Amino acid sequence: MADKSAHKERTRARILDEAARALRVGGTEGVSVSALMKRAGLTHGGFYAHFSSRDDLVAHAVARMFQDSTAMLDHFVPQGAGVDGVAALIDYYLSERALASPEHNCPIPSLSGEVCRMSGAARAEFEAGVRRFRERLADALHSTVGDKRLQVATSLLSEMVGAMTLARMESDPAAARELLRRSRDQLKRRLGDA
Amino acid sequence: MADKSAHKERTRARILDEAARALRVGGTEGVSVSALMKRAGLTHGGFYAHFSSRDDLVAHAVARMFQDSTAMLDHFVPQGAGVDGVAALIDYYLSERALASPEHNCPIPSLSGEVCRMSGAARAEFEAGVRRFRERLADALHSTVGDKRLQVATSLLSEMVGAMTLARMESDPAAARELLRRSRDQLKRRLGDA
DNA sequence: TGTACATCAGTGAACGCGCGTTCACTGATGTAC
DNA sequence: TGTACATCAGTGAACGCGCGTTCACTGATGTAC
Repeated sequence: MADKSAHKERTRARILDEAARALRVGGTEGVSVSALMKRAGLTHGGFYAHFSSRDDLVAHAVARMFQDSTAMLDHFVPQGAGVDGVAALIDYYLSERALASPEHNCPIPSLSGEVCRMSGAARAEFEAGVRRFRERLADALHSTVGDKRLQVATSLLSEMVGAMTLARMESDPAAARELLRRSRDQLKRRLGDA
Repeated sequence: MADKSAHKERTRARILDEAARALRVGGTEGVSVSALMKRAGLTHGGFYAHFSSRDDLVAHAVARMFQDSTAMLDHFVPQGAGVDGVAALIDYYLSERALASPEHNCPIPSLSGEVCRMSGAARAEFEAGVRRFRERLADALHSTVGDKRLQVATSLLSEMVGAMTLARMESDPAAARELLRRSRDQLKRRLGDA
C-alpha cells in the first residue's frame, strides 16, 4: 500500500513538473491535458486520477513553479545573506542563461500578463509566489532602513522583471544581451546607493 | 464605388478596433473570430472579406494597438518636448487610470509574455512598436549625452513595464496604487539625475 | 507459503463543444446604355 | 431619366479538428485467510 501511494505521488510529481514547464513555455493555454500526459509517459484518461480538472492542475503547477523560484532564492540569497546575495541574484536573474531558458526560470516575466485571466486558485498561488519573492529580497537588504526595504525590493523586482521582459522580446540576440548587461550594471549600482 | 470601398474600410477599422481591445483584455487566445464579429455587429462568415486568417488579423491588431501608443506619445512627448514631457508620460503610464483600463493602454505589460508565441508578422509588429516607443523616449532625453539616451530610455521603459506588470497582479487595490505612486516618484527622481 | 479477493493507477474509446475556415447564397449599391 | 446588369460586403449553414472530460475496463499490486 505504501509503495503504491508513493508510486502515485511520484507520477503526480512528474505530471506537475511537465505542467510547470509547459506553463512557462506556452502560457496557460499552452498546457493541453493530452500533450502533457504524453510527455509524462501516460495516456490522457489517467489525468483525472491526479487532478480534478485542468484548472486544478494549473493552480498546482503555478505553486510548483514558485517552488523552483524559492529554491533559486535559497541558493543565491540564503537566510542571513546580505546585499552581496542580492547582487548575485541580479546577475543570475538577468543572465544570458536565464534569457535562453524561460522553461526553467522565473515565471513572472512570461506569465504576469495572464494572471488576471487565471482561475481564482491559480491567481492566488501566483500572487503568493510574487509576495514571497519580494519579501525574500527585502529581508536581504540589510543596509536599508527597515521600513523602506520592501519598497526598495519592489522597485528592484520591477526593473528585473521589466528588463527580462524586454530582453525576451528582442529578436536580435546581441541587442538582448546588451540590454541585460546594462540592466545588471544599473541595478547593482542602485543597490550600492540604497 | 468610392462610397462602397469607404464603407468597407470603415467596417475593417471597426473590426480592428474590437480586435485590439480583445487582444489587450484576453491575449492572443482571447480573440475569437465569431465573438469579435458579433461585437462589431456582423456575422462570423464576413470576416474573411477583410482578413485572410485569424493570424493575419492578430498581426494587424498588434499594429493597431501601437498606433494608440504612438498617439499617446504624440500627446505627452510631442516633437521637441524635453524631460518634462517624459515626466508627464511616466505619470500617465503609471496612473491609476492606466492600471484600471488595460483595454485602452500600453500593450507591453499585458502581452509581452505572449510575443514569443505569436506568428512572425505579429511578432515583427510588436517588436517594431516597442522599438519606436523606446526611440521616442530617447529623443526627449535632451539633458542626457547623445549616445547614452537609448540606454537610459530602455532602463526607464524596463521599470515602467515592470511596475505596471506587478501592479496589475496585485489584488489589493491600495497596495497596487501605492506601488505605482512609488514607481512614479522613483522614475522621476532618476530622470532628474540623468 | 499459497490462494482468492479487493483496490486502484492507468488505458483508450467516446462524448459534446467551440473553434477557424469554407462556401453557396442574398440583396443593396454602383455602372452602362 | 429609367432599366438591366455586374459587383461584392455580408449572411448563415456546414465542415473538420482538437480540446476537456467521462467511463467501462484492465491488470499489476497489496491484503486476508
